[in-house]
Amino acid sequence: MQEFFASTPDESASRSPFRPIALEEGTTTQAQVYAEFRRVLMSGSLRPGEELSLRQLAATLGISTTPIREALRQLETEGGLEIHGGNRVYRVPMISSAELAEIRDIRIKLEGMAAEMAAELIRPAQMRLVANAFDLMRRAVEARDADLYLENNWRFHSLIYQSAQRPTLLGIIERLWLRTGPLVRLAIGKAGHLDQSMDCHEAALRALRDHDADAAREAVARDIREAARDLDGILDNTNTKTGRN
Amino acid sequence: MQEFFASTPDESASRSPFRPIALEEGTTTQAQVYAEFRRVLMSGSLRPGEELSLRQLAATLGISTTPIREALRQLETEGGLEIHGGNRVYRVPMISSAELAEIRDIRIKLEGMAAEMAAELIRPAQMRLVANAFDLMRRAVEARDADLYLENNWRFHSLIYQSAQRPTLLGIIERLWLRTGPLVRLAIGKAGHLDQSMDCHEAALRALRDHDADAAREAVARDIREAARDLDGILDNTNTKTGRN
DNA sequence: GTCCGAAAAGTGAGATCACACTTTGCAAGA
DNA sequence: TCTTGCAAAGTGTGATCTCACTTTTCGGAC
Repeated sequence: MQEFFASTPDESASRSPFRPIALEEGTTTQAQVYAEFRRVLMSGSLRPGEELSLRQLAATLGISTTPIREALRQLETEGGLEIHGGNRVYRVPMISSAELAEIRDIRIKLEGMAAEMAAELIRPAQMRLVANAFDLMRRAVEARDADLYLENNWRFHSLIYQSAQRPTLLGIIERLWLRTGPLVRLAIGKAGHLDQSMDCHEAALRALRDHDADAAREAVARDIREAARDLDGILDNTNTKTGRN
Repeated sequence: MQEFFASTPDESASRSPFRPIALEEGTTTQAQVYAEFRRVLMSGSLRPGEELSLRQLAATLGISTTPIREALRQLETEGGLEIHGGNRVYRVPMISSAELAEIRDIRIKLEGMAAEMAAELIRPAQMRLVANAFDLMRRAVEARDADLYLENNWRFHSLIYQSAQRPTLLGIIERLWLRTGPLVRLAIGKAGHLDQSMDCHEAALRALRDHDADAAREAVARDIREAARDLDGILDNTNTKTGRN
């Protein structure tokens, strides 16, 4: 199972660096491009090291480079992309072990805080959406569908944090996922990672149902801690592979 | 004293919306504009409600609108600016009472964390810089120099958080100051605010000297808590004055 | 004196182009 | 066959222009 998840995204992603956006007519283009890239980064559809070219994207999306440039610069500001090398091309950044540890600590603090509040505030309608995302994740694991898993992994967490009703807090958490998201695709290749993670998700789901703030915080914290540990072992290999200069 | 601080910035700021940037030759323009606006926002040199025009700034700085637009959009992403009204003009956002409370809680958590680490890690050379910023703040209070105070208030906190050696954490804190910075100028008009705040600063300075992590966290937390309380009383007035639509 | 409406001025957004720079690729020479 | 060097292609950046839209202004009608 792990081998499946580990191999497929690498191949498909390197071939099509970016799945075309369905541009709705009438609305602003720049905001759409930004929102779409943000979503794609957070859910882990782009691999670390992947490069993005303004002209290439402009041709794909059928718009000029201007709005794309602005969108990518915004994401660069948030750490979701970086400008790389003497050629100064945009790419998805790799992460250092130190930075991973730092983000882990912040995430435990902030996502833990959000989970606590969510446990107290969540209402049945939202609870059903969370449960639905959980079911889809479990189905994705069974069907060995990496894309489906990643999409609903982000959706699961996002729905929980939304319930805390703290937009600024949610914004910061999203910004951290922007940095961490691309790594999840690497993590799910690690043996046992998915089982561990789904354990945490199930515990979080139960805690939310029981409105148990402490349990919710702990479940989220454990998920983050274990994922960081799994990633730490992978980082050395990929850092040399996609090596920064 | 408070009256002085409260009145002058309002008048001067409305006349010259943005003090010209000294553009260094040879380096990238967009990055400079972004960095300068970021600094100006964090230190509180721009007032909430103040409007910024691309063409006007372009004329002032002697460059085209393109890099300015990108810089302002970046700041909009971070919440430091907003697009306002049907005319869609950039301006410094006002803050709601709910958002202020939210940011207060996050700041206490994150800046408290950074202060703890700083207390353990800070070295004599950095300690001298912090003490220097503190002295300048005290001198600014005596001389009733709002600009000098604001500049060194941000510098004081920034130097402390830098000592924690957590770049990502520092980035998030800066982003919160981007949102909060413009309000400090309003807060220092409140009677007793400066004395309260300088008390906290002195306590923080002492805690850092003693490498007392708990005391450092508490000093910073108290500063944030009291500033938020002072601001809360002012918000209702200014919200109706600069009112959002 | 007041009010209405059209013209003028001002706003950001997106397309296009010239520029400086780096990387790539290929051909000529050793 | 290998190396060297130059041209071609590719990169992001900033300037300029047009467009759609909103706000302001000011003159004429009532």
